[in-house]
Amino acid sequence: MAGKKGAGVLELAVLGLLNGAPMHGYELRKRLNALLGMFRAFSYGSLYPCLKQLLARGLIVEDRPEERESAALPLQSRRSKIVYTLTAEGKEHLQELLTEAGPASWEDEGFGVRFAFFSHTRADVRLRILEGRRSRLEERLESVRAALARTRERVDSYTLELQNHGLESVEREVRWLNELIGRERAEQEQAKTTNQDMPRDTGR
Amino acid sequence: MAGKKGAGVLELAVLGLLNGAPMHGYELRKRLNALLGMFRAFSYGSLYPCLKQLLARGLIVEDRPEERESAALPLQSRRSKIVYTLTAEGKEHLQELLTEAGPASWEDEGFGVRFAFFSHTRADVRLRILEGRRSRLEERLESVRAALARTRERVDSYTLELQNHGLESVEREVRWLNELIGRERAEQEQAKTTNQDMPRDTGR
DNA sequence: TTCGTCATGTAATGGGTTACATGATTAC
DNA sequence: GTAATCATGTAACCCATTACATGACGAA
Repeated sequence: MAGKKGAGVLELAVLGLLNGAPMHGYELRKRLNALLGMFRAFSYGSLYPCLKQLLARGLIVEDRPEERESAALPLQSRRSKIVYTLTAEGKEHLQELLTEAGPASWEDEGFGVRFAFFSHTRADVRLRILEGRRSRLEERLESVRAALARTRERVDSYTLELQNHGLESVEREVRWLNELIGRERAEQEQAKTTNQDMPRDTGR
Repeated sequence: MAGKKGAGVLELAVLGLLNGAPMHGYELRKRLNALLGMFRAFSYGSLYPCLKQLLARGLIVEDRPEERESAALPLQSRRSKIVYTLTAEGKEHLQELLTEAGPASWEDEGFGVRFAFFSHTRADVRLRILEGRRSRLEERLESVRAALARTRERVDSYTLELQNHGLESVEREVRWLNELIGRERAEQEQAKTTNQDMPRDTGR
């Protein structure tokens, strides 16, 4: 459990959430599953080890209420909650994770998590992530369509049904991405023209 | 690598494909990725160990061309291809896998694979799988909608965008399932009335 | 006082990937 | 003869899960 490096969707998600506000583990999981419930659900069995390991790497710090034992808050929450806060190193690492492509097998799951934290992501990185996702989906579409054309008429109706449903779903997501990319580009254009009074080309 | 029990989507997929026709590993993977390319892609690093293990469990048998060495087919395919064939036990196990629910974490990935082999699946099992999938999706919809209602107006526009896209995708799949379930029911009704001249209840 | 939920954790296991290593066959 | 693809395999590791275990707290 948690050997050495341990990047992963969960790590990204935890850092991303903690970037918003300090939290304890239990709440973290709730928010996670509310945020990403459509795509996946994490369990405590993976969350707590992950937190432990992030702690060991100095990316987050913990605040255990017992440690300030003499503080004397007799009523109101003498809890064993452990609140985690993102450190500067953690923020740095989060940006790296958001930016990096990741080892290809995630890409799929990673996209949803990255997207969820777009409001904390640089505009150019956002655009790159969206375009990366789109081109991956388009590759997949092309290869599946090719496979479908090769074996046409030799597949049963259920297989065909599945292929078509899949194809349509992916096409739908591509259209969605196109819209988002369009919006992002428009915003960037707008920002560019408002940031400089003279809207002339700067290089490219 | 391939410890003891080793059920999994891959095993199901391999048995399912082999149920159609005997094949060697390489082709198996190609077909797999053509069939399920929309959802996932398996690698040789998992396929071959899986085959080995299925072999050890007696669910498939291999045909190594070297073993019939004196057969003397000088021209035409003196290959090192190893063709695997499903055994009777394998077919039995396949039916079990198609029928069983599986340990909840698959359900998601398992559905696509199960669906891909619907033409080899009993009609009542098909219906159960479709309805199971639908009710799981509906549960998810409900919980996500609840979470969305709880935190409404406190989430940024990107998160909202993601939630909505996810919601719509799942809703779309539910509609698809509804249509399929309708068709299945209609076929069952038709089969029932054609199989027996007198359409009276037989027990259940 | 018991029950549900909040809250934190550990051990064993699981199913799959990446990266590597090798060789045969086909096409040019 | 050499490059691409077909074909088979192994070792190391990865990320997360299930199942279990524990305990505090609030409400009935």
